[in-house]
Parts: sequence; structure tokens; C-alpha cells
Amino acid sequence: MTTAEPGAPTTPSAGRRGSRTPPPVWLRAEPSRARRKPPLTLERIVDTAVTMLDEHGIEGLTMRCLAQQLNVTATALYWHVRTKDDVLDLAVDRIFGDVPIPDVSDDWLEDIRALVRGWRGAMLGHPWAPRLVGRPMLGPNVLARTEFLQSALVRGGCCGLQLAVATRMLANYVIGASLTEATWHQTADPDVRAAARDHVGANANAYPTLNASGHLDDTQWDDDLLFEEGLNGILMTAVRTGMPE
Amino acid sequence: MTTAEPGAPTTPSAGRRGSRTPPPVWLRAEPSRARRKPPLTLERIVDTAVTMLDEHGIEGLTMRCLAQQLNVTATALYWHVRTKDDVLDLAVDRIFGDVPIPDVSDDWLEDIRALVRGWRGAMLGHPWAPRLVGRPMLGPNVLARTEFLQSALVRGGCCGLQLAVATRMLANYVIGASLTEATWHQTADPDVRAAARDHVGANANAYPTLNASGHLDDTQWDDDLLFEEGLNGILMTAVRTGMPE
DNA sequence: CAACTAGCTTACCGCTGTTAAGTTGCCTGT
DNA sequence: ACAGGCAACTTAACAGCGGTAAGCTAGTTG
Repeated sequence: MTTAEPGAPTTPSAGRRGSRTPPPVWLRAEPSRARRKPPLTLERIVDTAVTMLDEHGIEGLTMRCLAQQLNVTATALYWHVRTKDDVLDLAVDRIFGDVPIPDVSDDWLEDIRALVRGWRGAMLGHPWAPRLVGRPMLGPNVLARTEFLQSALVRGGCCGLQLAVATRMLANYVIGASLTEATWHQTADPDVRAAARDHVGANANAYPTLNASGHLDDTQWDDDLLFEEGLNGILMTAVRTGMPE
Repeated sequence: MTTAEPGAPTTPSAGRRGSRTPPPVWLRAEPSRARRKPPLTLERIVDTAVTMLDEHGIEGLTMRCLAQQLNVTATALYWHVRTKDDVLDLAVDRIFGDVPIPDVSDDWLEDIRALVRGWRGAMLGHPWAPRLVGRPMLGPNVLARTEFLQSALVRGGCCGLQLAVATRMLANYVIGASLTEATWHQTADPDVRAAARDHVGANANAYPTLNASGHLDDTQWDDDLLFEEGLNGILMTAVRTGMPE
């Protein structure tokens, strides 16, 4: 799959004009320019990068593999992109575009819940993404979601310090949750998980509470439930301090 | 600084025994074995790694530089460590050892505050650390802090679902806060920050709330204050749902 | 004194991100 | 109609990376 694709001519100069069996003109979609393979664009690069990140993880993405997937040499990418980090930044913002921005409703709390759920869902759907949050997230999709979140808080009556606090609480909570959950899920090897549980179990005297609560036990509580409960707690804080209504 | 160190002989066989000005025997600490350069140990490797990470950031740490700092070839490290990731994991757990575990007091809320403050402080003191949270954190130092945190919650009356929720809320919050703050601080270039503000300011119609609230304005609110307020909010949730006392 | 081995070194591998210098083909001005 | 220019890509190459295999060496042990 990733090896040489026979359909792509490695010597593009051959067979261009002197092609045998010239197809009737009306069968070619466009006569002069656009019948060639789809041109390399930033969008296509980022799309392919996201796909490859989904399939092979964060260290499975190299500029050469990415280029090969696009039937292009690696250096061609650098015409559209300055560094690999640019690709990663664009990929992160791209998947944020999949986070649905709810329609503004009367229930600002539910609006926030919907957005934050989608946020977490996008991150868990692309488990490589949370690890890339450690770079400035200033893409338009990220900013648009943050804008919606904060505007919903304003609708709820938050302002000033309370608004800043609530915004950060929500963002930090969803980022932390996505990161930890994705990390744990990415540890796909059940042996590693079992070893972790066993290690804590073996040192039960050092970690009595963790043991009793089953902190590393996946089957104990549902992640979605825990996230939702925590989200409710944060939102109640926002309600109380923001607008006592 | 990173280039050849003149004091370190590159040919260790020369000048070992045939040293001029032989020091009096009683000045050498130990006669036979340990007078050699301190042996390479896991502890020394991790210590040096943390120092280099602090100085040169996460991509400034390479196995070769790390080895050179220890007056050793790169491959020597692989006798003590399996991969570079091992070094990073150990480095993260190492700095968690600097997070002070408070003495158990009557005020479990204040105990949690103290631990979480120290947690965040350690992360911000080593801004490379939050980005490495995206690996399973199962080191003894990390587990010990988590144990203390959860045991404090139990002392506060949390149990069952509430305990799991509160634990995750706290962990997620401090992880998210550390990550975002470290990210922003690491964007040391004030031009980049200014550009970010300007970009949001220029698209004021797209991001009206972010603009009005000064979400990207560092001078607007103190990070410590925002963190503390958010922490109080989370703890109040824990108090309400855990033990209504 | 010979054998063994922990602990390090030398040599090397394939791969990485990235730059510099061509090359090709379409578009435009005249 | 044709020269020139430029966008978009290729070929070639570089230094450096993490990691492996094999060789050496000094200290310990039988």
C-alpha cells in the first residue's frame, strides 16, 4: 500500500505529448490543464496528514511518508508548508473544525455541555491530538470554539474575573481529561494496563486508597459518566459565582 | 558550551597512571576503584537529563548531548536505559519527586490545595514536563502524589462515584492548567504573543467576546489568581457532593 | 593465573527534517 | 508567435537522530 504505485509515472517527461492511443478529446474532462492529477494544496496535505496520524499515530507521520501518500516528493511539501510543525498545527486545528458549534439556545448551560462534549469527542477520536496541545493553539477553528464557549458563559451572566475563571476551568478540564483518557486508551497493550494494576496492587501498602478505589481499574467507572459528572460540577460553580439567578 | 571540553581527556588510556604531580595518597578519597570518575548510574543520567531539559527544552535533549554531558559515548546510556522514552519518563517522575507532600492536617481541603499548588509549581518550573504527560505516568513519585490527593478526598468524606469524579476533576484541572500555561509561557517571543492578540483584535467581529474579555491579554488577570479561584470552585463541588457537613 | 562479565567504546545502520540547486510547463507581454 | 518569467515540483545532498552489533577492558572470582 505504501510502496511504489504503478499508476504514477516516475519519469513524467516520457509519455506526455507522444502518448500512444490518444483518447478522444471529449473524453478528457478538461483539455489543457486540470486533467492532470489533483494539484497539491494545503488542504490536501492537511487532510492526508490527519488520516495518517489517525492510522499510524504521531510518530508514524513523517514528511516522506506524507509526501509518498500524495504521490509527491518530500521536498514538494515545503513549497506549501514551512516546517513539519506547521503540518501538525494545521492538523490540530483541522480536527477542531469537526467540533460542532451548537445553535444558540435559551439554555446556555446545555450549549456549553454540547460544545465541550464535542471537544472531548474530537480529541478522543484523534488520540494523537491532545499531545499536540502543548503548542500554541491559535487556529481559527480553535478560536471560534473558544469564542462560543465564552460567549455562552456571558449569556449565563458571567463577567470579569468569574468569566476568566470559568473559561479556564472548562478549557483546562477538557484538555486534561482528553489528554489523560487518550493516553490511557493509546496504551492499547492490555498487558501494560494489567501490569500497572498489578504494580499498584502489589504495593497496596503504599497506595491503599488508590487500590481501594480502583483508580486504575477501567471497568470500575465509565469514562463518559465521570467526565459528565465533573463537567456538571464545574458548570454549577459557574452558575453559582456567575449568576445566582 | 556543548563542544569539546578541554578538561575531559578524549583518550582515557593516556594520563591515567602516568599522571605528573602525583597527589599524596591520603588526599585521594579511595585508593583502588572509586577514584575514577563517578560511575554512570541511572540517577546521574536522569539528573543530567532534567538539567538539559530545563536549559535547552524538549528537543534540545538528544542521547548524544546527554552522553557528552556525562563524558560518555551515547551508546553507553543504553546499558542503563532501554530507549530515550525511558529517560523522558524517568525525568517526569523525577520532577514529581520535588512536589512536596504536605503533612496530614485536620484541614483536608488545605492539604489538597497545598499538594495541587506544588504540582502546578513543579510543572511550571519545568515547562517541558506538561508536554510529556501524554505518556503513561506510573512512576512511584506520581503515584504517591495521586495517592495523597485521593486519600485527602476520602478524609473529606468522598467515596464511590464522587471520589472518582473529584479525583479526575482535580487531576485534569491541574494538568490542563499546567499545559496551557507552560505552552503560553514557552512562547517566549513577545512578538508572537502580540501577533496573537493583534490577530484576535483584527477579527474582532469574529471573536467579540474573546476581545472584550481580553482572553489573550497576559496583563488582564494573574495566572496564579485564576488557578486558585478555579481550584476553589472544584473543591467546593467536592465538598457539596462529597460531604455536606 | 585463567575465565568471566559488567560496563563502556567503536563502527555502523536507516531514517529524519530541511536546504540548495536544478527542471518543467503554463501564462503573459509584446 | 515567441521570449521570458514564475509557480510548482524534482533531484541531490547534508548533518544529525535513535538504536544495534560487536569489540575491548578492567575488576572480580574460582
